[in-house]
Amino acid sequence: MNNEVRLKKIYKKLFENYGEQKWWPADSKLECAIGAVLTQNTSWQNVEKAIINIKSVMEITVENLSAISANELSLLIRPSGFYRQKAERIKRVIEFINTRYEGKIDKMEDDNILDLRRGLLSINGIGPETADCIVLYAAKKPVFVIDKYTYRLLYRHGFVERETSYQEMQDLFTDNLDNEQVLFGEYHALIVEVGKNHCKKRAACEGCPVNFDTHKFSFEII
DNA sequence: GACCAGGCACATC
DNA sequence: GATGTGCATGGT
Repeated sequence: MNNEVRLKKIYKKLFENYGEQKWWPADSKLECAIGAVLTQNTSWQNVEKAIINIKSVMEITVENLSAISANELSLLIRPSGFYRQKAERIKRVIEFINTRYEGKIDKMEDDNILDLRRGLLSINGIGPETADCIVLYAAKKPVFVIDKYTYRLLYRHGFVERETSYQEMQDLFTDNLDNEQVLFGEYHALIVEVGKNHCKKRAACEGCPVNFDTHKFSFEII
């Protein structure tokens, strides 16, 4: 079975098991972008606490986040961890929206997909995964997001070697699937869902410590 | 108390 | 280019 058939089969199976995810879990595009930074190497549970804290003192708008100092912001997002550098990173994203899109995040959608991605990657603290989350879920453009769960899925099922690159994994999806924003968004969301779901059960997973070499998902694919 | 979580940048060799 | 380290809170 070739990669195209296998990847499509995996999607079908995930969708049947978990249903439509309708990501990203946020009330607005800006909240999505902020969440993308906050979730860097952090559980979503902790990100939610940070977002609730921000919302408790202000509405999440470009204006409000421009006005607040990095130091004040850092105190609000403490539960997400790495809070000092994440506050700086969020401020840089806001600055990017201000200078490039006149403070209007909706204008990101008018930008060329590659230019937008390059622009985001030029921001200190925004790497490929964070940039792609923003491009896909905030700007609604078709790029495939690669994260740790995706890597595990691909590695465990023999699509890639242990040493691989973001680009290689991204190409695997984009070369074999229709170039559709909704599909890419759902697929990535489903991979995260099954990954998180399995991790909750890890204590009960005999001989399967959470480890890149042995981590398995809780259901059989193909 | 150890290990993990939806990364990224930077120092050093 | 590869390898190691700092960033930090909260759940299991």
